Amino acid sequence: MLPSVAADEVLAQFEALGRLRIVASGGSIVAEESEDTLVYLASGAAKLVAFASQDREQVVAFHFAGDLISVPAPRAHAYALLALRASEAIVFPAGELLSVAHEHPAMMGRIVCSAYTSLRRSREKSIVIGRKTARERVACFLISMADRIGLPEGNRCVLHLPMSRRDIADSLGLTIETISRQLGDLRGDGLIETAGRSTIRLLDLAALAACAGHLIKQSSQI
Amino acid sequence: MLPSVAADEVLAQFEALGRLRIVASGGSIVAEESEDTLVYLASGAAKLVAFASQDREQVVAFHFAGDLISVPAPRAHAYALLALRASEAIVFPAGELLSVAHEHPAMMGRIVCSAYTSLRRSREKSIVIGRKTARERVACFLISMADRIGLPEGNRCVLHLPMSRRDIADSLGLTIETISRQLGDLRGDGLIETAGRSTIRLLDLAALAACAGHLIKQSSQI
DNA sequence: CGGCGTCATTGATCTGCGTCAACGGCACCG
DNA sequence: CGGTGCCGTTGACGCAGATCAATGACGCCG
Repeated sequence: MLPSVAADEVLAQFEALGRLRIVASGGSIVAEESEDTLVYLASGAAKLVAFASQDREQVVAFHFAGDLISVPAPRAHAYALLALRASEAIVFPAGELLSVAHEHPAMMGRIVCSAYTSLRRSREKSIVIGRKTARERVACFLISMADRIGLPEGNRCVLHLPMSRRDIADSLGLTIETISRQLGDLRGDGLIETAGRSTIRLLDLAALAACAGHLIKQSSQI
Repeated sequence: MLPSVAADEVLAQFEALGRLRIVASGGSIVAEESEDTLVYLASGAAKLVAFASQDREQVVAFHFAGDLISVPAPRAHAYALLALRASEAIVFPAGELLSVAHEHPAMMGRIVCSAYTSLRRSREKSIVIGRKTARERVACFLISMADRIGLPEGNRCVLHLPMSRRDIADSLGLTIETISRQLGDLRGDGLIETAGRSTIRLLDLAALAACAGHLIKQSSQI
């Protein structure tokens, strides 16, 4: 939609506006802020979580290096951005960054682009958890991760997932047991291989997309 | 976050960029566009739907007069924006509107603001359909609608819903039967009254927010 | 105002996933 | 290199909500 490479350099110039935070794996990048916050994730990986009710935690989105992340102030639910691995982030008050960005078209373009990308992903997640079976959800998750952090390997793809089964479950509205069973089924059907806790090799992307209920194979552009 | 009244006037000036569409209830405002589209809904009400798999339709969002709506091009799923009642809309190709808006800060501000509002709502929906029981989902839906189209009536609130039970069900990831039963239960508990097919009176917003699992009563500010 | 079609409600039964429980294994640390 | 603890896997069972089915009523239009 808009070029982002040059704009990321522009964004780096704004470091003075925000706080640089270096966070260890499992640590909190943003939590309990009373105002909307924008976070530029320079390196690492993170999950945006919301506290739904009592002991239930919903993973709203996963984010990776280069992402510009909007963390809402508490309203109906409270949010936190947590590091999945050691990460570097620049944290901005949303209002300040937006008012400054008004003077810098490239910056504003980058912000709008990231907002629409997040919106599109959030909607896809709504579709997935609103109308799909456990198997479809897991397949959608794998394809989405392949699209974002997959290492191509011929017409296959290798994933090194930074998140635990619990994170996946909390993202898909399922339980860890169901995730485990579905991955087992997919392995039994020859669609994936697993190695260790975090490596998954996707053996047949087309078949996976089919059982995800996708119209077309997810494109790898932006 | 940003003033929107003046910006809506600015937006109206852009009519020449887009197509004005007057659509009857049940008609299609946008469907099968091959490019991302932005729609300014001048009057009426609409649902953004996605086709999940076979016969399953997911309502991604409800929109009302004054909303600026992003309709994505088909990717993993196909989207359509359908009128819930007679509506007037201005339909823009997203790329064109954004490039023009780069020259008009007020316009860009309005676009960013609407994008973040849609993102926040989409995330709330993910939380609701990912981690909540049927009763919580229905309570969340009622509170959300009260916030957007409710008519205050003392400390109560009256809703005239433009969408059918099927639309509500497809929005919450439930079935029409479950919606009906949950509304019946809420009526039995004295939290709501219903009159006709589309009128619901919320008798106790605080109790409803509690059973929605909300931290705080939803504020009515944009 | 009356007839008809669509939509909503209510009931009975079924099932996918959650819950509870026990086991297994990878990884980390001493 | 062996112990320990967390994380993941696997199995048994129960339940919330889906599905199937039938009735009821709202609202539209002649």
